[in-house]
Amino acid sequence: MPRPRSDIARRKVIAAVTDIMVERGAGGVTIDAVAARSGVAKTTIYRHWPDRAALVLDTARSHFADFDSPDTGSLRGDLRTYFGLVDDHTLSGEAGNVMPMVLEASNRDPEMAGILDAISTERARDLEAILDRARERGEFASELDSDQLLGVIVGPVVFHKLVRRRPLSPSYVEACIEVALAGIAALAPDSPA
Amino acid sequence: MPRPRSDIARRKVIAAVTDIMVERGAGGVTIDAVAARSGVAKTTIYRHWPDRAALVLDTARSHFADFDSPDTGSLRGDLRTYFGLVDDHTLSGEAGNVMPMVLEASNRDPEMAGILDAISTERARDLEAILDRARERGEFASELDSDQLLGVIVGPVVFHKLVRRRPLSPSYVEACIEVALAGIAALAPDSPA
DNA sequence: TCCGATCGCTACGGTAGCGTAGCGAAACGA
DNA sequence: TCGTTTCGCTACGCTACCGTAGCGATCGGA
Repeated sequence: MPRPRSDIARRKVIAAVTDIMVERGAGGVTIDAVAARSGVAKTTIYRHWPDRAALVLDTARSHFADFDSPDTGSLRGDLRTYFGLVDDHTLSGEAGNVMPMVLEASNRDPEMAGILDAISTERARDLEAILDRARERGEFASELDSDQLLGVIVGPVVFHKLVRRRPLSPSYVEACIEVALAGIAALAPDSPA
Repeated sequence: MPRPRSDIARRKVIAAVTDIMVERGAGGVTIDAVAARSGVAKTTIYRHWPDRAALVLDTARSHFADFDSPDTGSLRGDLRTYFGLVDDHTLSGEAGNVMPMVLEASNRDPEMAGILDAISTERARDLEAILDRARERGEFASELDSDQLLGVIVGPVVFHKLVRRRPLSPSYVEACIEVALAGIAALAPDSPA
């Protein structure tokens, strides 16, 4: 076997791209800047990625790790944990800094839109798993479709962080959970009219 | 008085910048491209705006017109109208296409963040006016603060359009309104425990 | 009508970024 | 240890874009 391509270089480059993305936006990611910042030679970068676009996509992808859907035994407990995980893996830190860029680029880059869809789908799946378990326990019922449930439950939280750009305080998340659950319950078919 | 600066040129340039923003993103807005597309000479563009950044800011600002806060006589009617207006003036059409770019740029450009804050504040003020009138009619009560109310009511709608990038169907908006109002009512101090 | 400022056009120098070539040195697998 | 591959470095040609200068033509106000 020949000498493998250095994984250290790969990591250093992706870290540099992330930093530059945050500081200067997606448009500010130039190969020269990445090379200077990462300490990896420009030529080496081109040996790892065919061009700038691929590098940016790869970097974006790298920040949105999946997580295990929480299972604490109660719907509220699961949702609290879920929002903590979503915050960590999507809305805050590096992922949170990269997210608006992904959103913006998705409007014109199908590949970026694919990444966004993958994240969306994955997070939606996790929420559905939580709701399904709650349903089985008799803790939850609704005839809203999954798009509506997703919007009503995670919408307020994502909006607050991504659009209003305010930190997610526990009390804010708590209020969102309570309003959503109470609202859904009030609209459920067998609820008190 | 000397000859005034051509307003026609100004409009043509801003229209071109908008198109390019949508097609290629904020980074794709180059003065040469704007000149070619608008039919306005590059030199003339520089006579109107000091540099590229000012042009982009001015264009972004131009797309978010305020609107009159609706007053239909009922809370639900006001909210339905409100969401229609928000969609038209913020989430759809040209404003909707520019919005993700404003969001992304706001993370590092204070001036762009200022524009975003202005929109946010204005939209929040309109919602508060609606809620205040409903309160006076005895149609609405809540002890949630205005950030929480804003998030819970408009969060799901904005999330659906901006993050999930799905069209706002009347039935979706309707569901969001009902869940939010029911949830808020259920949490109100004098509601049935 | 006339004056002055604006307009469009062409051309320019300067900068920044792209992506590649060619080299010696270092590193890894066998 | 040996051989192969990758690495870092320098240099290169090319393109795109910036922002300005200088020109004649046009338009609008007084």
